[in-house]
Amino acid sequence: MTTARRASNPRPATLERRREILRAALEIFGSKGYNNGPLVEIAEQVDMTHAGILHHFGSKDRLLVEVLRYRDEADVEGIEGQHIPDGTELFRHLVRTAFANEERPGIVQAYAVLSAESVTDGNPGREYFEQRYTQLRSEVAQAFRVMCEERGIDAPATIDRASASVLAVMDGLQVQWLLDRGNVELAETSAFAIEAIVTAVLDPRPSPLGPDAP
Amino acid sequence: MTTARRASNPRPATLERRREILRAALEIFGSKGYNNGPLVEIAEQVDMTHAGILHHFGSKDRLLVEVLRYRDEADVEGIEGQHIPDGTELFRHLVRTAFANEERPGIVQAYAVLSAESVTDGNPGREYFEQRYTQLRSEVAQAFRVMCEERGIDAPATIDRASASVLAVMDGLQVQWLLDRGNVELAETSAFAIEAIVTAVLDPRPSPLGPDAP
DNA sequence: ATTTAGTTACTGACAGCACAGTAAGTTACC
DNA sequence: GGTAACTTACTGTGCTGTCAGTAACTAAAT
Repeated sequence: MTTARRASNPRPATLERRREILRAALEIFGSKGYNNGPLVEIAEQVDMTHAGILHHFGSKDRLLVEVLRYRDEADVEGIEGQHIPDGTELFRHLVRTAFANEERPGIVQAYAVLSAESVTDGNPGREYFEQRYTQLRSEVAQAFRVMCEERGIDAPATIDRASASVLAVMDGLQVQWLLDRGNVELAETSAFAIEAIVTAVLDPRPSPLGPDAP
Repeated sequence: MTTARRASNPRPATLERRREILRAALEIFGSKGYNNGPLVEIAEQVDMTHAGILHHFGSKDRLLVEVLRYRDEADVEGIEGQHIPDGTELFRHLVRTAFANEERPGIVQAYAVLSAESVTDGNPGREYFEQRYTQLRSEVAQAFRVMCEERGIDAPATIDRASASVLAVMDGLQVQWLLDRGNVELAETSAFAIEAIVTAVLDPRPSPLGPDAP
């Protein structure tokens, strides 16, 4: 089949070269979207022809998937000691991430654009994002459970909803922030919302909107 | 110049025809994205050639802008009596919208995809979404102020952040829901998060995450 | 009421580019 | 000398936009 470069021995410099390509691809896909981001532009950013890129990654689809995976790895390496923070620490970590993100709009945009694009027909990134959100939700849920335990309260049924909500605010704020950086404070707003949601889980109060309203 | 059809008299049936096109365009753009959604597909859905569509809208860019505007109008007409709900009623309205959205994934997807796509370079929908969010944020902020007044409390500084947060959760949840409908409850989760945020505004409590953490 | 003139709503054909992918050849490593 | 890392050159397709033409409608003139 077309499966070239399987086991074989890539040259030492090659790995770094591929990483360059992945970085460039993330930048282009981030700023122009996947469908609208041509291989040629990625190529010229690493001083290559687009055929060279296809040599390394086989197809544009596969390139996207690898870009996504690569970012994940890079992020994980960023976390000291590799350990997933637990309980309170995870939420603090999320807030810190929001602060850090204000310094890297490129990456923020890449995730915002690519995650939304992934829900479209036949998008090669869909599976990645599906799994990513599932994983993240469960990590957040776990943090909630730990916090409940620490406080000696039973884990409420709202945990799953809260977990999805926490991720949702962060993502949604990113879009608003990208559209209007002058008027949206990404980090502070994320912190506010996360605190609101965590509070609602740990210490629920009656709805200010009256009885449930479907 | 190319500015034909200026003042003159469009045929009576034409308006309805254009609306058909706008509906079809929303569907295609929604399911495949703007860049990835070809005119031909929109055309065949209304039994026309793509040239016919360009006759009506001039360019694909302009079609997108009109699609967005059209949805807005359609939504506004949907609200009984045209009045913008105030105070508590606005939040109840948002929750109801979330419930309603569960029955129309197409529209939800269109907004999710197009709003994120709009932050990319040169996207013709950008201005629309910029204005839309600005407007929505100010409506939500106004509702907060009304609620504060009703309760005889001073409007806190958190209102702007809360407003952005409310919209952000709703949007972010939509993406997660579109990716994994089996595991994300769009409406209930929106309700939960909105209540959490409203509560945090009206009746703030110390952060469960400890002192502010930048 | 019918012609006339003009406009609108298209179709069909095509220009023309942009893009992903392929195949064959070239260089340089190991 | 074999294979990895390319380039050049090319193919084929997909897509937006243009253009000329046509049929149907509308308005005014006769």
